[in-house]
Amino acid sequence: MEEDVKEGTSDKYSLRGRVFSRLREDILNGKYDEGVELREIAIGEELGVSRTPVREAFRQLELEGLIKIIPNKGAYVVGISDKDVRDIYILRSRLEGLAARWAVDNITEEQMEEMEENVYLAKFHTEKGHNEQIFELDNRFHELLYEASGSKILEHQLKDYHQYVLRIRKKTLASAKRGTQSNLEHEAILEAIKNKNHDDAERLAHEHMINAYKNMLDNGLIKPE
Amino acid sequence: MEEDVKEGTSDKYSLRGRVFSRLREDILNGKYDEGVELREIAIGEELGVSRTPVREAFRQLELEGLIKIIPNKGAYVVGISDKDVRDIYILRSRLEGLAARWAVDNITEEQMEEMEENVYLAKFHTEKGHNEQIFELDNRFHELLYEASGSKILEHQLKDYHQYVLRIRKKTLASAKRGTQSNLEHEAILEAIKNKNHDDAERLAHEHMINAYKNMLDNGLIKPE
DNA sequence: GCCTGTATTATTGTATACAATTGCTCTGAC
DNA sequence: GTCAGAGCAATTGTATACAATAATACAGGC
Repeated sequence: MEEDVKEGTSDKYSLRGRVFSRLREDILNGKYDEGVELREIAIGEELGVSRTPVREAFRQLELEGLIKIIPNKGAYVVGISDKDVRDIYILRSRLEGLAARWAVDNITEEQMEEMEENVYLAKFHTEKGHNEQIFELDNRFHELLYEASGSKILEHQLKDYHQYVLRIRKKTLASAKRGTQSNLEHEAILEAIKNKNHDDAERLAHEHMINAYKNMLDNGLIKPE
Repeated sequence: MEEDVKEGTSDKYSLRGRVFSRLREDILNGKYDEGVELREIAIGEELGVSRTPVREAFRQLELEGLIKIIPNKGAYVVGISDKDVRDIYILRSRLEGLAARWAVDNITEEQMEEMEENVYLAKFHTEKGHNEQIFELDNRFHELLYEASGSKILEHQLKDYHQYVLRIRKKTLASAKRGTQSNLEHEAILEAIKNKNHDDAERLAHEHMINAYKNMLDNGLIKPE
């Protein structure tokens, strides 16, 4: 998997950036269970760095909500509950709809071209069952949508949520059926944006999230409310 | 004004927490203009601490989007543009609507009582023209709404935005007319929640944000698109 | 005059040393 | 046996020392 998905907030060439990316990935991938205490020295030794960059990475992870730091005590991994996932998908359904609506007016030529290429390529990899590529293309499609919205605030927010549910999304797309369906939905969103149809774009992006959420429910990846 | 509005992410009794809160407040209050370079040593000397807590605070501020750190170069203040404010109000209009809808089912007895007291008290202070109290009560009303939504994710998000536009909100409420109107809108939202009317609650909270936004436009606090 | 390369300086990045706090264990009184 | 308190060990909080990087100024060649 790629290492540094959220560029701009962590330079991957500094020790701190590497610690941050690594811990983030490890937490999202479930290496550390909920409630586990992360010790600065232990993490530092594992990654071959001193406490300083580890501490700085901790502060960032806390603000992302991935760990909770209790002063003078320690840093503890915060899990993502099924309720959190549900909430995020509801929020995403509304905000991605807004992003698609705004993208109609703000998408650039380059973004449109990359989005078309993305959908085209995804069709190929879905047929071949290349899960890793499907995952990456899905990631990129959504990031493109966020960037195309023309709103730094909305983009930042949606990228956050997108990363947050990374673990569960990976499982979801592994199902071939959802992969195909998801790609068709991407294509429909792209068409609506191309046709300058604000309402369709918003509605389709909204439904796309709801469908992704329902798929998780159907496959038992999360429990219903 | 209160100092540490965002509890849970910064303990105000550590040096780092104090640096974080202080810089956050200074940036939001406009002490540092957009693009200003913040030097670790200078900030440290100003607050009487070493570089270590300053650096940690910087990392957090970057993640909040208040400063931008360029590796090996420096930390630069990121301003809040009129467009950012506009975007946030659009997002808030949608998310506060959602919060109000969810609050119908999740608000506790205590929260409901505090909300009623809040609206009642605000009426008094509005008549008297007590701007500081009006501001605090408005703050609290919205935080209560977020907490009552029963979603940590949504609550966290809305509190962030709420803080982010702190500076401009203070100016807005200072106008007596808006203060009165705002309080009437709070009362209407409260009634809808009490009557278990999901649609009304969402619609009214949505409109409340749109009205606040329009008021800022009318008073020339931000430029239109 | 202008370009280029080098030396200098200022600033950030990292490691380490020291201080403060917490939690635990052991002891002893009852 | 249980509880309270002292002392110890482990961990975090902060300061400082050192390393690496980037910007600047300046000298020399053309």
